[in-house]
Amino acid sequence: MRILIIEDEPGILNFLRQGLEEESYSVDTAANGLDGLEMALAEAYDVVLLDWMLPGKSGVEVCREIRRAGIKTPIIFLTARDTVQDTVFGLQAGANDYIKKPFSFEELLERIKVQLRPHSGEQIEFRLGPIVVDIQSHQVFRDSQEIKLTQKEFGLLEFLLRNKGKVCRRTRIIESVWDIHFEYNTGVIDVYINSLRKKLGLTKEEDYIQTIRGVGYIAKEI
Amino acid sequence: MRILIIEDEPGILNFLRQGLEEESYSVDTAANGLDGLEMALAEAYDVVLLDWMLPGKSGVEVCREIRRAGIKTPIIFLTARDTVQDTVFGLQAGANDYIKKPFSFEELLERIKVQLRPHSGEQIEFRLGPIVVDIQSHQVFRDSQEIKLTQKEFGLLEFLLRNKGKVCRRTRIIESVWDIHFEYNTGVIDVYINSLRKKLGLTKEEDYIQTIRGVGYIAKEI
DNA sequence: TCTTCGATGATCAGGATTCGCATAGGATTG
DNA sequence: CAATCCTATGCGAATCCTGATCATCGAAGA
Repeated sequence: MRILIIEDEPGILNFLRQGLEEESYSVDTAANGLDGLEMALAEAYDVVLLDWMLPGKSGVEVCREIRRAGIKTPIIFLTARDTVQDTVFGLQAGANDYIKKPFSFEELLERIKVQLRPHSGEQIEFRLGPIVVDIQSHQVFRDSQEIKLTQKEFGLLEFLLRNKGKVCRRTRIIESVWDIHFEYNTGVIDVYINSLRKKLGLTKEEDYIQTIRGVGYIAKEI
Repeated sequence: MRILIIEDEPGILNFLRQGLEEESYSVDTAANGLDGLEMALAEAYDVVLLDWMLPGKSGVEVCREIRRAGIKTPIIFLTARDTVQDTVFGLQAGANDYIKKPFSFEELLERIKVQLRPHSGEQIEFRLGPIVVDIQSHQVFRDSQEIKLTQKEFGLLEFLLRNKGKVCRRTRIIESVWDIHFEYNTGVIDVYINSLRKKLGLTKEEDYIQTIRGVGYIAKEI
């Protein structure tokens, strides 16, 4: 499980990082709103911990923009403020929960777990034509027949489905699925797209994964 | 600025309409979800205010369908409910903000302004008559029918639209789209303009892309 | 005002180029 | 050692550009 912490005070940041890493979460951090926003947009996190007061771009702004980008990762605000007004404001900006400082680490852990719990609203199953993808159990079915995918194949398919109906640029794919953030000049994506199409049994007539020449790929209903 | 209000209670509806018209917004209204949806799909609004509870088609459904049609107009939910669950649910359906009743008119105005703020999230959608261009996802629609463009065709169209209403000189086009910074002596632009007009289905009467003889081209509403 | 003519843009066809597909095989990981 | 991941390569097709020809516009002169 990957957690992004956006917090400017180094003390709190390190405290959180250590504690969460001990709980075997994978932690990334950002010390200001702009960096944090970029990371949240570029990577797929499971939870974002977001400080209310940040230099540059405020926490609420960051939150709002993450939501505007269509990213549904649970966001928990960390804040010293403690008024009803602010709570409402934060939640309206798209946050899922709200913890006031000082908080106990136990409480934070608990709230993170609540967000990670596959609650009703969260979509954990994607469909694409006859194909059903269960993110949580990491299984893929076609006509109730299971299809075994490798890690990377699954990651690629998941990314395409999370952006279903939108064109996924190669750079975005390589960033999100392969975690490569510099110039890439490889044909890996093609290889895996090919392998996906083969395993999923997609044909020319059933091209649920279409290629956009010069740009990338798109998963969509026909 | 045009605002669409979808709300079934006449009291609230009139209250909103009056207030917003006093602020010199142009207001259209719908009293149920189905009418509202149709209007949202037919016209280009800058903001949609959407009641959560509607007779016939619920607010969430309307929201979802507006997004499904590829329309990115900001949507603000008006609702009596006030739980975290609902907030998340509404935002997942594609809404941009969420106000709980009773709300102060001041607050609503403020939130509308936030949504109208142009630089937030960068403008990624252009319209030209019946044509909608989504820069981010690299897609072009005419009457919600997708039109497949090649890399260069898309680049040219994007450039024209970023300068919509302004004449684009050939040298500027060749610089921006083809990255050629010296003297050009080719007819590529003409070829691609031709191909664009053909693919977009533009006729003599519907010349959203006009030729300025001796200078260049211009994309504009007729 | 009309005609003519040169220049500019439109259209088309074809060859050059780029890009993605498929496959094989080597590298890596566990 | 086996599954997975990545690189390399040749092939075929989509795309891009060029150049030639046809249509159109607009200005100059009758």
